[in-house]
Amino acid sequence: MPGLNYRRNTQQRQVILEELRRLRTHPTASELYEQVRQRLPKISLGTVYRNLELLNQAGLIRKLEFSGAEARFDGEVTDHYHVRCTVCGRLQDVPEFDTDLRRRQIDSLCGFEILGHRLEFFGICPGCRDSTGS
Amino acid sequence: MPGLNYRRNTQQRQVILEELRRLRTHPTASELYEQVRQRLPKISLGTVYRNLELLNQAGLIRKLEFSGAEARFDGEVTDHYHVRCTVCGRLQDVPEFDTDLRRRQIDSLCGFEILGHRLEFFGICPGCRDSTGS
DNA sequence: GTCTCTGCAAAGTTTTTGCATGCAA
DNA sequence: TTGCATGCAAAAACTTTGCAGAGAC
Repeated sequence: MPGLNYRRNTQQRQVILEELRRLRTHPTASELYEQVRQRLPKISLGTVYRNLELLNQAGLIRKLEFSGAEARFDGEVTDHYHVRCTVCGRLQDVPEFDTDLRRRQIDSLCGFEILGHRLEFFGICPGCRDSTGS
Repeated sequence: MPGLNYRRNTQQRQVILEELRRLRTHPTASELYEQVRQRLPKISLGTVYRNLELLNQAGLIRKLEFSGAEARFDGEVTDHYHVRCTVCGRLQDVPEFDTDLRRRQIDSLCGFEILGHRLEFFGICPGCRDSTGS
């Protein structure tokens, strides 16, 4: 799957990738759009969507579709996991968490040729636990 | 989180739950709607969405938001994992796959109170690998 | 009888797409 | 120059919501 599916290195594409890598917030497409717009005021949301899709297919970024209705994107493509708060929806990295999944080589499963895996924990974040008024 | 957030056991709610449990296909809301409509022709898609949300909050079903733009639902709530084909989008269960995550008790991580986790593998399904014309 | 839940339809949100133009190679 | 990629705007796709009436308890 990783293989270039685009031909030109446009400024838009570069800035989208740079800003996504710089942010550590797993932004949605619109959040990233707002960020990118500070450098390229004329860019359109459609272009952001198109490029995120291409960059994801090329394996340069990760599309995190498991955190709610709106997709989130991650510029960090090395293996790492996430925790999501079921109350406020906040999503953050789990640094240095080790599982046997990382050590085990899994090439096939159920007849599928396995390319990778995603692991997400869910629970209640410190902030939401403190304000247990809700 | 599991705790009844609804008061009445309507026929709609029951049929939605029954059909979701019967299907093993991880249907989308509309797919389930079509199924349920065979038994309750007058039901509306809005009702399906409302009930899936309530049943998910009550812990009776699982909402799988990680398989594409459209959410999918699973009537099986016991711990099990999924494989998704990156080519055709097909999503299926991984039966009897064992990880240390299942054996390890994880109560907290990054300050979060951990309620559970989701694990999804992705790769290429047998069908899509055979037809490598694409 | 009360009050939650439904059906319907409209609105909201997120994502995709058509087309003329711009720009990287 | 060539044709891929962009900006714009409209459309599509998915989900939520307001309201009057129906039905569970």
